[in-house]
Amino acid sequence: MPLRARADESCELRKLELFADMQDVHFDSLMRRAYVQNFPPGIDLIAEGDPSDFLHVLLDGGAELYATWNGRETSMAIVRPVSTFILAATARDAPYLMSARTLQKSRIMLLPSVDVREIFDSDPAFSRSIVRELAQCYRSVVKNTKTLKLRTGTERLANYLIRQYRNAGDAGFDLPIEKRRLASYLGMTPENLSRAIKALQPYGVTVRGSHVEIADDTDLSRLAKPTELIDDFTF
Amino acid sequence: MPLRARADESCELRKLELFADMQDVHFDSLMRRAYVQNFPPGIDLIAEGDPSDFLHVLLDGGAELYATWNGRETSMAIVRPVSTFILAATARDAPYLMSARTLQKSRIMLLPSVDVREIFDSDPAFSRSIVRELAQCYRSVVKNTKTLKLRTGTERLANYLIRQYRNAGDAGFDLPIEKRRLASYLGMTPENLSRAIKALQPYGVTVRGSHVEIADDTDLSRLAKPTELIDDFTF
DNA sequence: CGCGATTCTTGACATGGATCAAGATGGCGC
DNA sequence: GCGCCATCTTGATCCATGTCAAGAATCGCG
Repeated sequence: MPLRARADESCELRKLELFADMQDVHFDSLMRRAYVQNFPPGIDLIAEGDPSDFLHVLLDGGAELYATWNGRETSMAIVRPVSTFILAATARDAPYLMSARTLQKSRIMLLPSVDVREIFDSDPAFSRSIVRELAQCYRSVVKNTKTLKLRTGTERLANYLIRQYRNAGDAGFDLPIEKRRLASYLGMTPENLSRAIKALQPYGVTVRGSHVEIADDTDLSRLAKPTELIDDFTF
Repeated sequence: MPLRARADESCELRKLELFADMQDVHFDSLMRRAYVQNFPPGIDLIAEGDPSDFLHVLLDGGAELYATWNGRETSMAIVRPVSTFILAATARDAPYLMSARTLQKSRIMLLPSVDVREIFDSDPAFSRSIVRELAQCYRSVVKNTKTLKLRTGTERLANYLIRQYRNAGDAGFDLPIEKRRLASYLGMTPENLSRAIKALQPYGVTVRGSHVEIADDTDLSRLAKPTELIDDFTF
């Protein structure tokens, strides 16, 4: 059952770069037309090809963007709160290129795309924020293409682990998603992810279940060769 | 030797969606600070990692965007006139993620990034155009990722050929770039591109040199399974 | 807690694609 | 038009990765 946005949810949204600079009157009118809905895990939120009726904002939980073709499926991105997804489709009033499903119990805000576009036409600060956001998204996908085309599976895993490791701060962290999804995201099969993990053991990587320990960053980095021009994006 | 933009060059630019709607005064001021330069083939225009000092506009010729890592190189996109490239880096004032080189003798307009950003802050119509352009770019890269992760090399080639075929209109067309670059763009080696071409012969594809003939679109389409959600982008 | 379903791992094998090497083709400048 | 150089093709081989199958570990749920 869709519900109106609560005040605290609006506040959280307002902190996002995308909505921080827009005029109060526009933000309020957007919030008045927004819905908030709770979903259980594993629910399909949108399907590729559908018209982009709503800009989605993940308030809580987790979601996966994925794509399919000819019976095959691949994980394109993982969305963590608080962030929007499918902004480009909304901006262009074009069909979704990716499907989305919840990974956990999730709270999602739905902003009607027509309202977003209307306000983006009349609020220069908002359209500037959208530019920054879209440019960011674009650069993330380019980086992802670079890792896919220039690195082997094991190298992609190594760099992924280093990113997680540096985000976490100290020695150990947990994989934020199931291994089969991670494998798909990294462009390999679950079987090959298992083998790639083993191949990284000599570099000080220990994985037990979803817990990862990295003994020494420098050893792994010699293999992974992370660079700001590919690896500085989150997730 | 950099030259000021000529009037006819400005006119051509003005026809681009990106610059069509901006205010005259802003467009004129952008043109006054623009340079036009001619380059021979094979010249490096920008290198990944460099600060994005200029928004580039290809007026004539052809350019390749490519990326490197650890001694490997891959072709990311081919730019045809008249179009801009590296808009996202300019928008975010961030380093280039890709390098660019000329493929043919090319005429290129250089718009100082600071000026582009300044005008994008003060001209709502321009920033709306940038939103549309960036959303388009984003969607192109997402489509490219989908084809890379969901299709085999031969399938990618088949869909590429169908796109070219439908752009050209009738039976025959010429490959717009060397095969080795096409191979890299499609994510394979030149050797494998040769073999993939042979594998498509039974589907009515004939390639002699750079000339391609496709006997019957339907036969090839049964293999390629093109879809608007991956294949409608140009190049 | 225990059972069933899913996910994960491992091994054996198949295959797509890369690499290496050599020869054919083609474009370009003299 | 000839010769040179780069590109392209082809075949042989190798390697990375996908597939299939079976067993182990894990998770969710009653």
